[in-house]
Amino acid sequence: MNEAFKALADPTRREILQLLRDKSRNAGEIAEHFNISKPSISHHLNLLKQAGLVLDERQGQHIVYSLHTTVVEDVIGWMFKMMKKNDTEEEQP
Amino acid sequence: MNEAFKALADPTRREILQLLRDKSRNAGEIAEHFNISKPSISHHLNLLKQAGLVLDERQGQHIVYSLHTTVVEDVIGWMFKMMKKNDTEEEQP
DNA sequence: TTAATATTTAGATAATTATCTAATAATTAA
DNA sequence: TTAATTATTAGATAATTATCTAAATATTAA
Repeated sequence: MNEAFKALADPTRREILQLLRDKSRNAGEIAEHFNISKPSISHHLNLLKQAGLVLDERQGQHIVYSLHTTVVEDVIGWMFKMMKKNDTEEEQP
Repeated sequence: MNEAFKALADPTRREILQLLRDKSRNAGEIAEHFNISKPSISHHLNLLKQAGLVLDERQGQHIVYSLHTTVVEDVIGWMFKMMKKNDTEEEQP
């Protein structure tokens, strides 16, 4: 999960994830949304992939990226634990 | 919220947050849990504070750090949006 | 097979960050 | 006020990361 947290630390990568929330897109379409070179976007996509936050699939000439939410659930789980008081006993209703 | 994501990217800082989940602790107590110099821990605590993830309060010679969960809620909100399909219409029951 | 298109990989560089030691500041007790 | 304790700030350095251009790879079309 460390890789996921690291991946989420970059604003460009978070924006990529938001783009993919609408629909899956190929690398070129993603790159178009940024004033950053294609190799740099490719690098970000690779980090997101390593972190398990996106999936990639070749479709002919294109490589289509899509959101993969399993790890996001793990991160949310970590966050929720952070919010809850660490009570050993259950609270009385 | 960018600062919060950046703060959460470091494993030492996440461990500090987990320590504070049990109870508030002063800087020295926090530093004891790590094989890292006190100034470095102080630096991490400062980043967590800047990110709004912890609060600090002087109590005599000590400075006591505690968890501040408001920003954690924001991050969780962002994550949840990431998980939900971006439907314009509500789903039919 | 050659050319065109889409994407990644390689290698370099600049910016950021984590860490250290030494010095400073704030509080308390003698 | 001086000494002891706690914690931070300053300044330096090493490691990591984001970015770029140029080159390589993979696919499709001519």
